[in-house]
Amino acid sequence: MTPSRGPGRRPGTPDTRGEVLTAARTSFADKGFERTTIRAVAASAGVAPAMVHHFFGSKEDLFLEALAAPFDPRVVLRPVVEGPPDELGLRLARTFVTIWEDESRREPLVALVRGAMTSEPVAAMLRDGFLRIIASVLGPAVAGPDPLLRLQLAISQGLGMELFRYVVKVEPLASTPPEELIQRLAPVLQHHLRG
Amino acid sequence: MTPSRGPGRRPGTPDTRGEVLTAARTSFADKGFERTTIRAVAASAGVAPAMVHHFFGSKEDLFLEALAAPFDPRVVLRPVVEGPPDELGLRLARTFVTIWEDESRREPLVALVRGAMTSEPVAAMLRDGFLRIIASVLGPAVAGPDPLLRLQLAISQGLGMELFRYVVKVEPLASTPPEELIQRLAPVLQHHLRG
DNA sequence: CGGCATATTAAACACATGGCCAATAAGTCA
DNA sequence: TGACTTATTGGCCATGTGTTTAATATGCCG
Repeated sequence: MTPSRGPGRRPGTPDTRGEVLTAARTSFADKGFERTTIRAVAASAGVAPAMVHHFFGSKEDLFLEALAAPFDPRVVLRPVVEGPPDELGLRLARTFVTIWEDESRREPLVALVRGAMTSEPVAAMLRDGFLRIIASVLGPAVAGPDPLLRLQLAISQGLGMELFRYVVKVEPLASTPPEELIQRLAPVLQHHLRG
Repeated sequence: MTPSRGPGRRPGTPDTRGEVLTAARTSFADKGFERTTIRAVAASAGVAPAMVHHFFGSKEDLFLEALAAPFDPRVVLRPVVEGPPDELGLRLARTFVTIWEDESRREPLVALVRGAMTSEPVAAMLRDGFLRIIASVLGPAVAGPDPLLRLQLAISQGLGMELFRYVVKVEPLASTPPEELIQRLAPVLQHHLRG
């Protein structure tokens, strides 16, 4: 077992804060907000629970920081908007799926979307933060009336798919290669956004 | 305040078990599994917390019973399968949205889908129970290769939309009339299932 | 009526949780 | 070196949780 050091600062300059954050990110993505305990996060990072409160104020603050910036939608979505409108769905599908295939970005995303299902504050984050920004960037590229509604339907398709894939883990969806998902998603997104 | 009766059986023949179940269903749909407390359910039903364990064994048993049978997919989906294949998407969209508009059936559905995001056992219920049955009924009506994948994509679109609508509550989706949702959903489902 | 099963309660139990505090060790800088 | 800041710990607290137990009141059946 670990020799269980007593109190006092550790020798060297370990990035304890970062390790706590990483452990938290994994746990939040894995078990959701409620079932993630500060004790478990601390244990997984190999430190005392009080460290979490030392570096971050509360569990909610930890959560916010763990979710912060899986990517900047404004940057990622720019190339999606700039391009031939009749391939908007394809570009969005490809960008979307690619991001979700990157594990380091998937974890905060799973944590965010899953958290939104459980906690109203997190739902508000998704609704008034993330979706709002996405709408402002992608909105102008949407054709026809009710652009917001169209956008939300498109995104709900994408998120629903990823939820099924990575949270519910239903087969064969969970094992389908990304490229095929892109091909299946593209026409649907295209129809929602410009049909 | 209520006169706070002491212990002992109540006069009359009140359906306490049913009231507890109803309260539980609402709370599970409203706050999810973790944030639903037995005490709150009991209070909402106007009885002592111990009643919950008297009638149902544990919190998990309560949850399972609260989720049981919002409807029988085999019955509901039969008319969807029987009909012109080029309107399969429309019939499925209409049936799907209609069920979700009925509050008494929506509650257990929200609880189920939301629970699947948090708890693996519930995810298994959704995956190996619900989706399995749906696949067995709807499967034969799907055209082309990978019928299961097609079905899962279609359902993920539907559930994603309802999650956005009733859990995240994002506008304007949350306030869009059902009939419009049906019209927007229909072609997408049709494409997934028979495109 | 008498006796048993059932409903119902208050109280308590064991435990986990988030948060906080005081003490201690290590680094930093004059 | 010495003063000060920062990291790190064990231990504590108040709270809330699911669950159990013993006691009590009501209904039901012979």
